[in-house]
Amino acid sequence: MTKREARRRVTINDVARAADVSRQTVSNVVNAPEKVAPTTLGRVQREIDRLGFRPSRAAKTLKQERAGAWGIELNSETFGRFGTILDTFLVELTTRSRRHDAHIVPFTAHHENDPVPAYEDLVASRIADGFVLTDTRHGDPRPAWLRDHAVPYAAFGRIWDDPSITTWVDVDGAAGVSAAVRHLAEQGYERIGWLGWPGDSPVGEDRRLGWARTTADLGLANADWAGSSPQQLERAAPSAAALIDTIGPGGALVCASDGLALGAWQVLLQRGLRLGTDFGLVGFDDTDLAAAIGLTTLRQPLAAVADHVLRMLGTGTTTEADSPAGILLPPELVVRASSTPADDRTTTERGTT
Amino acid sequence: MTKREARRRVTINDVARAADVSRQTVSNVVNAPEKVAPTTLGRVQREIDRLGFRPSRAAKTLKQERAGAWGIELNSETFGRFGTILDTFLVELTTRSRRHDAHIVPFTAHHENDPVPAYEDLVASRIADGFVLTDTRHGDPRPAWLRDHAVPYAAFGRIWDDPSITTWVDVDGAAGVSAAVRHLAEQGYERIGWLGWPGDSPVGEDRRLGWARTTADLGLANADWAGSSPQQLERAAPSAAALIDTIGPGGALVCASDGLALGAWQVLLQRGLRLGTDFGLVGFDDTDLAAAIGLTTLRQPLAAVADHVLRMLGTGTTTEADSPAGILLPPELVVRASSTPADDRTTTERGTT
DNA sequence: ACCAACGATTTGAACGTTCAAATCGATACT
DNA sequence: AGTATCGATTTGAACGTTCAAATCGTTGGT
Repeated sequence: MTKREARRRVTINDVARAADVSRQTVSNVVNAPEKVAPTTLGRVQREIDRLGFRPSRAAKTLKQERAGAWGIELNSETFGRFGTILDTFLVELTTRSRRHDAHIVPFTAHHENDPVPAYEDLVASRIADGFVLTDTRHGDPRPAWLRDHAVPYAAFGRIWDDPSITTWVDVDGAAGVSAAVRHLAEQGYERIGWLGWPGDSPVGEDRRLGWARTTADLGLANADWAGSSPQQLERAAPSAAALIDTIGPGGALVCASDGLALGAWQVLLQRGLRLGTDFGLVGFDDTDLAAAIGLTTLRQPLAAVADHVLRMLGTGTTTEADSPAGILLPPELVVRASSTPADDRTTTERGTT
Repeated sequence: MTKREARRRVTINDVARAADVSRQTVSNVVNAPEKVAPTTLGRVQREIDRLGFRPSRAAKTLKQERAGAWGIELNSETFGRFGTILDTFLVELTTRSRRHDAHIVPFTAHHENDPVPAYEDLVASRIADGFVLTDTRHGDPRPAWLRDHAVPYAAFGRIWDDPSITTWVDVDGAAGVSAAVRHLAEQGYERIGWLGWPGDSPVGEDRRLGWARTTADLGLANADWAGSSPQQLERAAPSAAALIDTIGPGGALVCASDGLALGAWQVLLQRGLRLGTDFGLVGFDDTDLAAAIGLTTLRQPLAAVADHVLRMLGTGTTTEADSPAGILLPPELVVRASSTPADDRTTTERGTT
């Protein structure tokens, strides 16, 4: 380990001097190697490696007037909480940002009820070039503000208010739930119910429609098998109990989230019904909880979402509409014991689309 | 909303010209207001507000040779997973970093088995000035590398290998479990068991010691009441079942994590034992799951941890040992129904230290 | 009346890179 | 032979800030 006290950082000029070329040539070797003659390229590259030169991001940012970073707002309501997948999304985004020669800058809102100043701050001080939006919702002030200030962004989640905005990627909840219903029907469950969230959350409604349509297609629809409950377990259990009793053994329940499925799971345990064997259960999001209790669930393709988001940001597809709408990706059905009747039960996980 | 197409960013010179002072005075107004005469201060400040001037972080970074950012490695093994609190920690860290005029830069390892190059990368390109370490473990190569390269860092988690390093903050698991045991004893539970992780995880051992010591102090110790199990529920349930059957109704179980407690909870449901009333249960980490099932648990003081970590980084207390050891903070016991016998059961949460 | 000391402000230079334009030499075209 | 073209490389300038040193005007001491 070479230790030199307070050694100066290696700059582009050091390399230029060592390789006997100009700074610009070194810059080209790093950023546009095709412009450099092969002989020179090799020599300069060798010096870069030998000296351990790495361009200063700050200098590059200053000159180019681009930070090479995307901001993402962390909301303590939805981040780091059970049943949300934003944590995993952030990891995927972070991992993939490197290939785009960019960094991810997390931040939180300055004020409880107004997210915009935090966005403004990052743009004004040129710390982020644009943003990854999550938790898009009706009445969201952010897309309008970003558009008005010509700040690039891409959203994980549909921009519900403005169909003209196409820079979003989302997961097709309806398609996922539909796949779950078909899977349950194939496994022989006869009555397939739905446990969703109350209110008119667009995400919840999207997923519920997948259930409603597919059960109708299969000739299974029954309004009595649909219920809703808040995420809190003490309230989910009673709703789930009512549904489970109505549907009865041999039936199954698809839930809008793994958290709701946990409520149903509790009821099955209390009723002495064996998971999968006596009653089918499917959740949504593939949280660790699902793996823990052997719950069949729908896994969101977060890596793919992150890829698309970064591509949209990288190509600056903000104002231009290159596709007629955003991108909708299907989730993956992860089959576990909770949707496998005893006869052909298997302990190994398998995934299908 | 003033819209000017492709408007130039407002720089320090624009303000200087508008306020009829030099750039340096504007700089002083922003960074060292006490050096500026009150009259001038007001005038310049007014122009700053009027023009909407915000210093460019890149220019500042370039000149000062400090990025004003701390890196944090996101490890998909431990981040975004059930039972870990790193997600919440990141939110706290991000929120608090603003007061320190710094940003948090998340990143992931470049190679599966060697985290160092990713750290090297951020330092070499001057994107981060130092790091927040998490998941510190035996044989961790990072502290040594950082020390050798004089890179500042502070850890959330003890540096187990090297007692001479004091730039860490950790949560006192033993003290937390001890508080839980005392609480259970006060509530009248007579036999108090322990469900931990297998192997010699230092974190798990720390927590187990809290149980062992405190039960001994209270004259309750019994080796038969301690068991261990991996986090996976299908394996946790049998271990928990054996313990619960040994301890019997009227007893209680403290678990090394909320995940393990979930395994015990499942067993209680299957046995028809009422949570809290017939059998006490305490988890660790206060995940959303704990709130969902009414589980008493130990909440880590993540905001305080984040504060200390940032302070250590900010004051550059890396090499210097200003305190004889790192900082150990006690977790907070969050009492819920699972440790409250029926007679005085209350539905509202309360927290005690 | 001189000069030291001080507070407030300004000036010069530098941080490390990339853009745009200029230069240089060799090759190809008329 | 003259010149346009092209590829490879170099040069000048700029991005926006802060550090260190210089300047200016006042005040106070002798």
